[in-house]
Amino acid sequence: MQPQHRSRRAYNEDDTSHYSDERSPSPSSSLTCSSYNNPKVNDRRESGSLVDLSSNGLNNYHRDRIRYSTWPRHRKERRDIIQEYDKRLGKSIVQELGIGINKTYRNPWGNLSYAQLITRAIESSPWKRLTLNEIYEWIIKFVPYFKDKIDPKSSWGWKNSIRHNLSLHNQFIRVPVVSSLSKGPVKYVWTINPSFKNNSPYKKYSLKRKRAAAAACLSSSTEHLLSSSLACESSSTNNQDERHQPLLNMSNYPSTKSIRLTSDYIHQLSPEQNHSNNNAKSSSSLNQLTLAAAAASAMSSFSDSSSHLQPYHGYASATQAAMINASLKQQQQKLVANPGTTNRQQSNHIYIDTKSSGNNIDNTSGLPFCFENGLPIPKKVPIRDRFKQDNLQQHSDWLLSYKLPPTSSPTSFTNGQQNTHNNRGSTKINESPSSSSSHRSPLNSSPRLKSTSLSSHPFFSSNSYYQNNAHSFDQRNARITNNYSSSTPSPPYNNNNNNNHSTHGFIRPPLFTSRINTSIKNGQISDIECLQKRTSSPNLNESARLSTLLNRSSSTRESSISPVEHDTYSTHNRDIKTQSRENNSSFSQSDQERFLVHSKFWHAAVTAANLSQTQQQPQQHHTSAINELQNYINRTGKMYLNPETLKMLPTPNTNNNGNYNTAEHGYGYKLIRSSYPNPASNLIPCFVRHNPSTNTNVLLPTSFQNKSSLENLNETLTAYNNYRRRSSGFSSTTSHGGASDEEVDLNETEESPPRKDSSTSNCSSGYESSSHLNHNGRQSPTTRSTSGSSITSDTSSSISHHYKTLSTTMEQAEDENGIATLSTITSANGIKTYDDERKLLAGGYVDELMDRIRKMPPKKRSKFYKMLDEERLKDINNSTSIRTETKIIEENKSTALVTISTAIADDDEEDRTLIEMDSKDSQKQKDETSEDDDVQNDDLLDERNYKDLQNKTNSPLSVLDLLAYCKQQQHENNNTKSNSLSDVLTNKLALNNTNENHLRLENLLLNNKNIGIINARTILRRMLQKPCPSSENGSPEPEIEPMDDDHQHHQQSLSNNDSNEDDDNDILEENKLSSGIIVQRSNSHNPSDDLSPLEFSSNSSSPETITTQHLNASSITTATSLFHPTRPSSTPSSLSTFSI
DNA sequence: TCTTGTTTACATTTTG
DNA sequence: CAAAATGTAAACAAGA
Repeated sequence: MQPQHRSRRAYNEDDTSHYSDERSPSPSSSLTCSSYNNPKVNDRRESGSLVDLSSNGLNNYHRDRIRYSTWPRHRKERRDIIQEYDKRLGKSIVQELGIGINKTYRNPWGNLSYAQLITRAIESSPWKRLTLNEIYEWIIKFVPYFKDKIDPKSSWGWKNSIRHNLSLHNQFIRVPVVSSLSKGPVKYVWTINPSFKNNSPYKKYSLKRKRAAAAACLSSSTEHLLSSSLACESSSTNNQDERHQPLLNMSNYPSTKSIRLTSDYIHQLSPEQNHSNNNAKSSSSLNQLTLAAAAASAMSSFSDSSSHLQPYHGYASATQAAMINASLKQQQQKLVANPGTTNRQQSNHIYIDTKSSGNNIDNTSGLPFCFENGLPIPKKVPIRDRFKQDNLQQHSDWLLSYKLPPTSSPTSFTNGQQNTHNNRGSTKINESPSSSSSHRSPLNSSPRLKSTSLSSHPFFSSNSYYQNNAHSFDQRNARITNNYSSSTPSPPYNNNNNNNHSTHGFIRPPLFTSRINTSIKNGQISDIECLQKRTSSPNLNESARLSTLLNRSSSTRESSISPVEHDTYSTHNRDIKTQSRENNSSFSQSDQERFLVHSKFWHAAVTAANLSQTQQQPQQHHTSAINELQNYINRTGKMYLNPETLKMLPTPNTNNNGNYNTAEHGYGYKLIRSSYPNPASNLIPCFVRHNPSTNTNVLLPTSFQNKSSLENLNETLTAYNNYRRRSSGFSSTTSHGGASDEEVDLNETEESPPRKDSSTSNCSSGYESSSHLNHNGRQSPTTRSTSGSSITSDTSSSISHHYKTLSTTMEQAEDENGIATLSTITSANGIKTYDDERKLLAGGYVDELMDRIRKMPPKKRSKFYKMLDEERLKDINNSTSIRTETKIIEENKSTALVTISTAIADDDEEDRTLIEMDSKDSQKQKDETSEDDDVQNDDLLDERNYKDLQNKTNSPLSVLDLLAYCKQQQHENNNTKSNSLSDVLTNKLALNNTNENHLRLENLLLNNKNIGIINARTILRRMLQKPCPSSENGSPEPEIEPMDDDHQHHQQSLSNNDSNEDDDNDILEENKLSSGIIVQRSNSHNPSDDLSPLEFSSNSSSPETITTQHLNASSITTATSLFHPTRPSSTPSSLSTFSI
């Protein structure tokens, strides 16, 4: 067993098969090499996966589908493919490690920690899951430092660390892979808990101990699900009380059947827990806790009925639910029978015994369960969602009725936490000062561990805090609780202690760290700054909502803020903060206290409320969105900024007046309208750069300039509303093709703002994400869409909800990361430096945008492609008029206005497209059509042009750079083509040659001396335009160079075209197949030959694998992401792909 | 006996 | 500076 030997011989077919059979029982997780090759292994091992939804019928389709698959047309040796993949992956890893770039490394192997290595390994695997040994192999293979650390003597240390990290980090979870329903688990694989992926708001809490987290999870679930029953059942000791302290991020699940089901089993486990409560050291009980917690988390995570719409969610049949139930029962029985024997820690395990697949549950309502990658995926409700819908009113009520708990010393706070959990850690902590501190230095012993383990744990601090709140809420200041542990936690909305599980949809205050909690608890306003620093970026929309709630105190069940408001908070963020500190007095103490409770959002709410109070006069009297916009401009003296554009701006540097410090930046932004086709005015607000120093204003169209500001605003807002209306698809998919356009008028728009939906998230998410214009406190009517056909409406509504969720998640992620993430993409090694200003100027960087596109889920991507096709068609049709317009504008002024003359894709068609994609027939249709030709390939950015240009310049390419370059190439290669879309587009390209970076490219760029209107959607559209077909065929293909840092791994798939273009096209085609249906390769017919990674993926989701539609999509995603190993395309981060 | 997994302990570095 | 993160070692246990 020499890992090196094995890994090197993994490419050998014979050895590989042997190795896979003998050594690696893992079916699919073998990283890059071994498991690709032997379909038999995959079939046999993976066939009976846990996901058993054969009734779906999709698998049959796939099985048949592969027969007429023609891929690969030009067969390539899989060895080459795999080697190429590994080569690129290795380069990527080396780059990530910082080898060769930095002089000093954090670790001997580079700058990645063990946890990061593990994460990288798992995410590089096709199925995002690896066994321990495979993780070893991956590290040995791709991390140079470990290449020779393979003998047991030298490898013990780092392997031990690997195992330690796997166990320690809650980020990694171990899930079983079941070979078939008749067999038990054949192995366990390690995977990434999706809740901790990427931009999950809970990621920051991932590095605490699993045990504590799991126990907290259980306590949370227990309290939430069985709050009253458990309370009655258990003797109300301190331990018991604290054991069931709530946990925020595991608690916010609506009450559904699955939760209740889970709660039942937790309830069954609870007597065991209670018995062992006094026996604090019983690890078996803890294991029970953790086991139940894990199961509860897994199951409760799917309680949301709409969660299945998320790409990584799927449904498991009732069989799986029964399996889980039986598993839990067995575990419980096992522990009850011999509690002392099962001491093995299991906190990371979710046991699912496939043998006992009882059928206690009706098949019609199978539990929503996800096994996309072999694990159930908990659903984390974004914080923003907690304030939406039904929860909003409840939460606001709770917030308003809350009484700040009496101030107590932080010491009692922490002391009360020490008894929170009955695990060994806590008990040891309690004992440590006296008994177990002998071998520890006095300085380091108990305080450190105490705080680290429990008191400062976000879970516990939050719990304690919340508990305190709840207690105060219940008792109404009846008693002062210095000892929080003695209070019985009670959810605010369950304070009546009934057994109604369906009412636990309340919201908890978001998490805080202990320090922040302490500050809050003391109620010191002077701590505002500290809180602001230590919390994640405030959710501005939430603050606005809260302010709305508080100021109006009316029954605004679904209040939301207008884009203007959103913009206000965005741009005035800093000023608001300072304002809040200054105007504390104007904000009553009780209100402050209420907000303090609100933890994360409290300061945002305070600031929002302050802002509303101080600026109430203009806001109160507004009667229309136009007035509001006008008020905003009058109030701030700023132009309305497109939130979407705002994202692309560098962090706004505001002076004391709240205006942009144009002197510092040298430019400002002005509202302008572009030429988005619109039946009413063909206008839409857009933003252009404006340099006040040189007064080189982007020149507005004459009509715009001559009008009064109010007229402009009116017109602009109308256009904006129309645009939103157009973008609000799914409202009624039947025959409202032109209806929405005709319906456009301002009043109606104000009263019934368009809904957010897929188009919102796709095309201009930032634009509409801040929701409706309705600002009058009225309830937004949602009856607009009632006229559609019911079936279609249902479908569309569900899809709309889906995309809304996605958008919300995306926004949440963006909120977490703030502007910095959006404005700079610098790799760890810092190869590339992105100039924000230039990025804005030049339309964003190509690789960034490409990266976003690549991370799109297949469905989204296909939808996007389709939209592009339509847009392109319209563009071509309208090219003549477009040119005329541009020409006119250029004649007016020396600096030409860049006219974005893109026809917005008909959202109705998009709606239909998306809906059709849900049907198998259309999927098949799409599949066939996409297979037969390479039409879709036109949509892809020409990678060679990109690389070619990038080789000539050291700076990251902007979209406009590339387009200009492509334009030039096209001009060189094909002088005759002047009617092409790219020509039309590039004629309108705006390039500011004053930029230094542009000067570097001067010889490559066009002579345009324009100023660009940066609209993200347009950028995307432009970017995906194939610059020139002739250039693609005629231009020599550049060599593959290792991509720069962060986008190397993202571009691996596209980079494959160097050796075999057709293969690349195929892969790309498959990646963007409309419905996400992968073109399954006939593995059964080609059992051992010509297997490819894609084949492997499809193979793993073999016909025997029972899968739902969603799971099917997940498998496709996995297959797609095989060449994008860094992150799965269905992760929340990918949701940001359509933020543009 | 080996692999896998959990947990504790502790020193050091990084982070906020 | 405190807390968190990280690396390392090691004890321990279950299971193959």
